[in-house]
Amino acid sequence: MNVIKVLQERGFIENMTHEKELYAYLDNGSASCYIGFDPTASSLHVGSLVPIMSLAHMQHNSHHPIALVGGGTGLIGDPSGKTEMRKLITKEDVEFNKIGIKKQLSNFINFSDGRAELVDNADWLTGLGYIDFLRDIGRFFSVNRMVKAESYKLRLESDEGLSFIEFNYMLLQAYDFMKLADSHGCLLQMGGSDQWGNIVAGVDLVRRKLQKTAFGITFPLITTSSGAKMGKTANGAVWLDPEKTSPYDYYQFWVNTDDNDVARFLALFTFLPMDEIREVEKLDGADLNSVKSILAYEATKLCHGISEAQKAKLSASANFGERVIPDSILPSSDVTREKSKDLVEAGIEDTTPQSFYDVSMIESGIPAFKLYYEVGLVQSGSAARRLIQQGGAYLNGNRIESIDYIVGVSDIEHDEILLKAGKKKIHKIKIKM
RNA sequence: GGUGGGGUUCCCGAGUGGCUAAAGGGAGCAGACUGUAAAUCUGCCGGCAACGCCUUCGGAGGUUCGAAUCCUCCCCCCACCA
Repeated sequence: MNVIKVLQERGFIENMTHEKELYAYLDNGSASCYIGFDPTASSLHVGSLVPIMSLAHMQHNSHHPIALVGGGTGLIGDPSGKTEMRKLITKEDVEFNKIGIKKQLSNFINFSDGRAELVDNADWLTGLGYIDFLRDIGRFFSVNRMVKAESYKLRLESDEGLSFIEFNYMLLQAYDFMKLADSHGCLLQMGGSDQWGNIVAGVDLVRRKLQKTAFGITFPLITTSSGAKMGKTANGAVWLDPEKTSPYDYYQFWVNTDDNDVARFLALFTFLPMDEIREVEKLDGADLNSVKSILAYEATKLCHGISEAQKAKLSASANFGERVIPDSILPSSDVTREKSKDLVEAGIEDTTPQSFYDVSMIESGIPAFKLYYEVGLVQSGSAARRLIQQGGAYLNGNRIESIDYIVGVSDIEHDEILLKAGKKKIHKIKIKM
């Protein structure tokens, strides 16, 4: 099956240039395609998952993905669809961030044996001469057209305006495309829907400079069914870096998916076969909870590996109750379905957020609100007090009734103290005797 | 460079001397209802070992018993003109 079809039926494609020829480009042999990633942070987040998964699909269909890290363009900042100017970052930051990004991409894409490539546009952008660039590339761009581009519209209408450095971003991205077309024979660029203008600019430039037909695909902006941009939580973005978002939290993020998003997310963020996903679309209500477990398990597995995914799932079972997943639901998933033993019995590490206290620290007694703050369940002592006052603080499963409650040795059960903030945030204190 | 308008708590946005930790909305948090869902309703929503104290309204000074509000200087943004 042509990879376009695959991407289409899984919901990856919002828009593409000349469909027929693109289809042919991807129909046989290994075609190259690329996506640019911004090195503005040291980690990618779930918002980048759509591009990442699309590259993975490309690779699974024998094509050759190229991940371009914008080490050069990152020094400028893409204004497309943004209301505010991006902070300029230093070259050192870019270098540091590149390392993290490649590591994460490697979980999804196999870079060995030249099956995929990571390139950095700093390699060709930073050495550019201004005059040469203007003569060779600049002359192909019409300011009249650029001014009308949708991607600049927000900024041109805003109070903030658009700086000249940002206005140039489109030229540089087009130049990237041309470079890759020339050196790697890469004639397809993909990107978020806000990239349409930049991609088309590249397609035009490739035609004019190289007399070749290049292609573009854009992905839809993934929002949750309640309309919010996907992957943003109160604590910020959901990161792919396990140091920033633990596999436990990553799993929890997915398991809390809105009912209406489950099937769509399975298609986008797992490799489970579409005919099985279509089956679960018929489910609704509480029946969907097993499906959410699989979504969370599969997504965690892709990002953090099978062992972390299992730990996360079992920890979730321990904290929120066991879910037995029927064999009939998404049979291709290798998720554990039968009733699992408890964590200790199964010899699997509990990854519930936890910290270690020496028993001596408890013996003298710690005010409950202080403890909540110390373990990081709340942002401040005041927040902890509010939590207790509003009845959202639970100690070993029992609501803490008094703001003055002092946690002492009598609260230790099985060498642990279990704290909950609300129904979902859990923290275990392991006591060293 | 000139003239005018602005910078308020996470965001938007009221507030022109005490009643203002600062209206309203959004986001967020908690409770109830549930299915670790959504919607809805209710409460909370600067900090502090806490019925009191401390810090906040671009920055620094000043006037005053008392300042986000008045004065001075500075920084930044925007519009129009050059």
